[in-house]
Parts: sequence; structure tokens; C-alpha cells
Amino acid sequence: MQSLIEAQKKLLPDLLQTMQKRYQILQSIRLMQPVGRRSLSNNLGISERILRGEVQFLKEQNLIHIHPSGMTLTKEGDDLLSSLEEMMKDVLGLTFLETTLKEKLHLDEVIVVSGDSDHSPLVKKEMGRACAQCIMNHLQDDEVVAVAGGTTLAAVAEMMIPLGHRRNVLFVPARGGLGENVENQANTICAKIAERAHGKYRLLHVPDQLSKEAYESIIEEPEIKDLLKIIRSAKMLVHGIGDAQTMAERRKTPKEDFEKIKKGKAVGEAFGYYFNQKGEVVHKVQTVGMQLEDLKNIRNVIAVAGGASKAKAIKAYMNQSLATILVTDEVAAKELLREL
Amino acid sequence: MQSLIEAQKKLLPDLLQTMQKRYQILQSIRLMQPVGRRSLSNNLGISERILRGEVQFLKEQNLIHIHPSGMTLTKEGDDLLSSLEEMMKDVLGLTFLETTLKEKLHLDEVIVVSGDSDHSPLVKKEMGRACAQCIMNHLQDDEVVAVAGGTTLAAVAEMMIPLGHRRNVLFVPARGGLGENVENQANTICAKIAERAHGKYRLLHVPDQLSKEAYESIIEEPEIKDLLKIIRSAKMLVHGIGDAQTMAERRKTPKEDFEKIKKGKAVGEAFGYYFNQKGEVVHKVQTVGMQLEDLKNIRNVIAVAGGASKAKAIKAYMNQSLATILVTDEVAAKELLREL
DNA sequence: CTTTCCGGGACTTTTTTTGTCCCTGTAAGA
DNA sequence: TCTTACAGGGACAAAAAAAGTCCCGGAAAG
Repeated sequence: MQSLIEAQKKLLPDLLQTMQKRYQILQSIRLMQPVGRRSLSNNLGISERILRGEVQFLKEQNLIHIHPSGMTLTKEGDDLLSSLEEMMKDVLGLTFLETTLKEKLHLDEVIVVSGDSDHSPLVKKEMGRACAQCIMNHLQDDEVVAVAGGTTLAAVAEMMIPLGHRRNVLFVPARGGLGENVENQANTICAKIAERAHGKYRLLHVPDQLSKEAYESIIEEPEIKDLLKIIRSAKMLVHGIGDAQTMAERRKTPKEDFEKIKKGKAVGEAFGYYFNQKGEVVHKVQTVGMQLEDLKNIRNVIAVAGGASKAKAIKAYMNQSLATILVTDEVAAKELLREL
Repeated sequence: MQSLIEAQKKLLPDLLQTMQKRYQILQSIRLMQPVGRRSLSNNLGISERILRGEVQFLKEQNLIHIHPSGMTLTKEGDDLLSSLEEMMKDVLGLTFLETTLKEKLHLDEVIVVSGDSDHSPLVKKEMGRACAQCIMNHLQDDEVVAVAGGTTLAAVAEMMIPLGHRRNVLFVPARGGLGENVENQANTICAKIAERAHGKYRLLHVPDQLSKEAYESIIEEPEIKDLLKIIRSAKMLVHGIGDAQTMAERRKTPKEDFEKIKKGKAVGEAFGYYFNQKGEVVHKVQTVGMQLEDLKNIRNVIAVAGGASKAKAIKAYMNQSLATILVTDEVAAKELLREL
């Protein structure tokens, strides 16, 4: 197989290029459908005219459907895209990144999508799609899935796919409020994911920034107590990884905590924990729900994060070696590999 | 692998076409090197200008070398071509023909080259090349190879490759004169093959059309007797298959034999034996050397024949099921398959 | 009912491909 | 030694394909 590609490279050097272009177009259509030429060409950075040519071609191949409301993938196009996925990973060298990272980080699985999620929202969506697919691959009947917050998880939620045959899956937020905006809160995302997956969900309504006393009293509430128990029984946790400073700024972080994070030289953040380069916890947001020490009991801990800006954060978090699966993008993967 | 090709067909429909074109050009250069643009374009049926473009491309890819004396394959080009061979067989569906024929004809091996040797001398050469390669694949040290005559075998001789590491291989003609012209006689071809292979050879000098008495006396000659013994010890026989009528006409066939062939409804011929549709021998040219009944003792009986015109002859001969390997071309293979 | 996208038609410009003609150099045969 | 045939390649025009530009009618959403 590799030799075929090598031979083809020799015999048709621009084959790869063209193939990749069309693959990306199909991929983008899948992510944005139904979508028009203009917005698509904007997103892909291709001139509209040239995209039009490609679109016409794809239409002739019966890979896309053209509506007055926009373009959609046909069944055939969707199938083709699926079967193309692993080949393109090979072709683009993503398979190499995946296997190497998997070994070096001692993970069960690494998924790398092509591109840079810092620069293209589509790549972030694609990462979300890959993560959604990954969740489904590991999810079984009657299981609880804990979901964290953040913009990346929002992308996962947006791209979530139905549970299909899986029965009785419950989605819960991993932890209480962390000071995020509503759209990035674990609660919001959890609900959205569950809806898209056609699964059940329960939310954790606790105020942000609890005082010690309030914290201790709230965890005694029967309803909360019950839910916290469920959260700790989760078989799967899905969370993002953020740059420490960015996260601290985005959230309504109290001054003294901010100083603590700064002094501790935190570089990464995940579900309320701030890590320094060595992976040591320098600060944790005080809230209910899943705690770091619970992670070792969870079968699948899926971390999702991409973009060159997050490479350091990912690396720091990986030093904790609590995650079992990493979903990332090309630039982050390369950056990670460069540093290891 | 097949799915990759399928996907590529969808995404780049003219990929196959272009790839095949360039593959054929490379293949033809290999067969004709050193060769100029004009003769090459004539042979390929491509306009000279278009070939020129391709040639330039291939040069830029370092696949061919351009000399004042003509174009040659570079090492890289030759390697590429070799590794491309099996892929193209897959792509062009020749693998399917090979495996199907192999089963239906109960052979050890079937090799199908692309094209029609009736219409293109290059295809005949390619068949010769494939046969030469095949011979080498099965040949071992200290073995005797018996070689028949005919135009196809002449092509094999022309494309013969050196023995390489194989030691002490002896080439001998399979049978005595069959009435052919010099260039198609087993003796001539045997010598040529041996020379090209850098092997030894011995020739069988007996007149055509022997009378019974002459036949019986000649086989008592010590030198002849010795050689005949060697011929019968051959581990490999390489022969062509001809259309009965064509062969009878080409050779100086006596009237009564001609009638016999005609009345027996012979359709095929191989090393002096004429077969009817059922594979029954209706006439044999009286001469010394290998006889039909000796074939079952030979490890590798390689039959080489191509072109739609010979499909019936091949089929007839295959009913004898004495051959172990068939080297043919695409049209003959398809025709054979259609009839089976 | 208006606004906003949607696809697609039409035309020009640009680039690439292909056809045509001719030149110079080399190698083999006379 | 000279001729001849065939090698590759340069140059340029014609043709075709691709890309840029502008604009239109129609469906859907607000």
C-alpha cells in the first residue's frame, strides 16, 4: 500500500495534492452541511471560482447533492469520506504522528486530525467529530459519561453523533462551575452532547466559587450527593486541556488564585486543575464533582486539545499520565513530538 | 488496497488513465531502449508532441535518461516499473484474469500481460519479457531447458535476461526441424536464448522431413543419441502455441499431411503436434527430440501464446493439460475466459 | 415582504496543452 | 571520411481548458 502511494507520487506528483484538496472539500462539506459556495470557499481559503469547478466535479461523481439551500454529502460521498479517512491519514503522515505519540506518551490511543485548530474553526470541529466518534467507539450500554467544559468540548458537543444501539447511557458534568461563560460550562455542554447523542443527562447546579462552609453543606444535599456518586461511577471522562493563563483570564478567577497560578508557573489546565511544566498541580478550583485522584478509576479518560498554542499545556498534563486517549490536531502533535 | 484504488477512481477519475499511459510509456521504453521519440510515439499510437510532454515529465522525475542516442530507463525508472507491475495488473484487472484462468485450466501459474500481441509487436515483446522472467523464476542450477521454435519464442529469445547466479544451465532445442524458416527454428532460438542468458547450448542438426529409414538411422548416431538423452532430461520446456492452419501453411508441410490436418479439424499446434478442439492429436510432425508423452516428466512446461487469433488454439492445447504455466496476453485471456 | 444566501449562466482573461516546423548533434554505415 | 538517418530540443501559433469577474433568478428565513 505504501509502495503504491510512493509509485503514484512518482508517476503523478500532483495526485496527492489534488486528492487532498478534494478530500478537504468533502470533509468541510460534511462539517458545514448544508453549505453554500461562498462560505465554503471562505473557510477553505480557495477562490470561489476554483471551488465551483471542484463542486461541479464532485456533483458529477455523485458525491455531493446540490440543493437550493446548500450542498450536502450524498450517501456515497459520506461513505467515500469514511473510507478515505485512514488512507489520508497515511498519506498525510498522520498515522505516523499517532503511533509515535501513542508510544511516547504511553496512551491507549491517539487520534490526530489534519490542520491547525488555532487558525481554522473547521479543524476544531473536525477534532470534535473525531472525538465524538472515539467516544462512541469506546462507549457501552448502561455507562455514565462525565463531560468537562471549555470551547473544545463545545465543538465536541456540536459534532456529537447519536448513540445508535447503545442503551441507557447517562451524560453528567464532570465538575461544578469553574467560572466559565454559560456556553462553555460543563452543564451546558453536557446537555447538548446528551441531546445530540439522544441520551439522558443530569446537571449539577452548584454556584461558582464556594466558600469552605458552603461547599461542605452543599455536598450534603441528598440530590447533589446522589449525583456526585453517579459522577464518580463514570466509565468515561471527556475533557479539554487549556493554556493556564488563558483559562485563568477567561474565568472569573479571584486575584489570590491568579497569583498562585502565576507563581506556580502553571502552563496547563484541565477541568479546574492547573499544572506546571512537570505536570504537578499548582492550583485546583474548589468545586464539587470529579477530582484528579478519581481519574485512575476511570476506564477511558479522553483528552481533547489542539493547536500549537496548547502543545505545552498538553505536554504538562500528559506528565500526570492520567489520560488514556488523546485527540489532537496536526500542529499540536508535531509540536509535542518536537519537544519529546 | 483495492478500496484505495476505488476511492481514487472516484476522486480522480483520470488518474488511472494517466497512470496507465505513463506506465505504458515506461514499459515501451524498457522494451525498445534506447529509443527515440518518433519511433516510440509510432509504436504507442500517441502523437509525438504529447509524447514529448510525457517524456519531459518522466525526465524531470528522473525515471528516464535522455541520450543523443535515445531514451533509456534509469535505475530508478526500472525499479519503479518493476514495483508498478503488480499494481497495474491489479488496476487493469489482469490479476483477476490470471487467477481465474489458473483455476479453470488447472495450471500452476498464469501470467497475463496487457494488450493484444496480434496488433502490437510490443505486446509480443512484453510477453517474451514476462516469459523470460518466468523462466528465471523457476530455473535452478545444473538444469536443462528445452526450447521450441516459432515467432513467439523468437520474442522470448529477444527479451531473454542473463542467468545471474544460476550455474551450469544448458539450453537445447526441444525437437528437430519442423519446416520453419531459419529465424523461427528451435535451433536458432535456442542459441539466441542461451547467448542472451549467458548459458551454454547444444544444437540438434537433423534435416526436416525424414523418411522412416533415415529417422531410424539418424537416431543411432552417437552424437545425436547423446543429445536426445539430454533433451529428455530437461526440467523445463518452453514452447509456443500456434493456430493449426497458419502453422501448416507457414511450414513446408507436405500435401498429404496438410490434408490430414485439415480433415482432423486441427485448431492448434505446439512443437510439431496438431490438436483438434478437444485437444486430441490429429497429426504429429515426424522428427527427433521431445515427444508429447515426455512432457509429463517435465517439471515446468511453459506455454507462451497471445492474441485473440490464438485463443482457440490455446484452449485446444490446454485440454491436453500438459502445460504447467501459461504466459499469454489480455485479449487471449479474455477470449479464453469467455469460452470456458 | 424584504433580505440573504443559494446555484448557475455568461463572458473575458490567463494559463496550459497541443500541433507544426525546423535546427543541431551524434552514430553508424557507405 | 562523408553521408544519412535518427536523436533531442527550441520556437511559436493555435486550441483548449481553467480561472476570474459580474450578474441573475429563486428559495428560505426573518
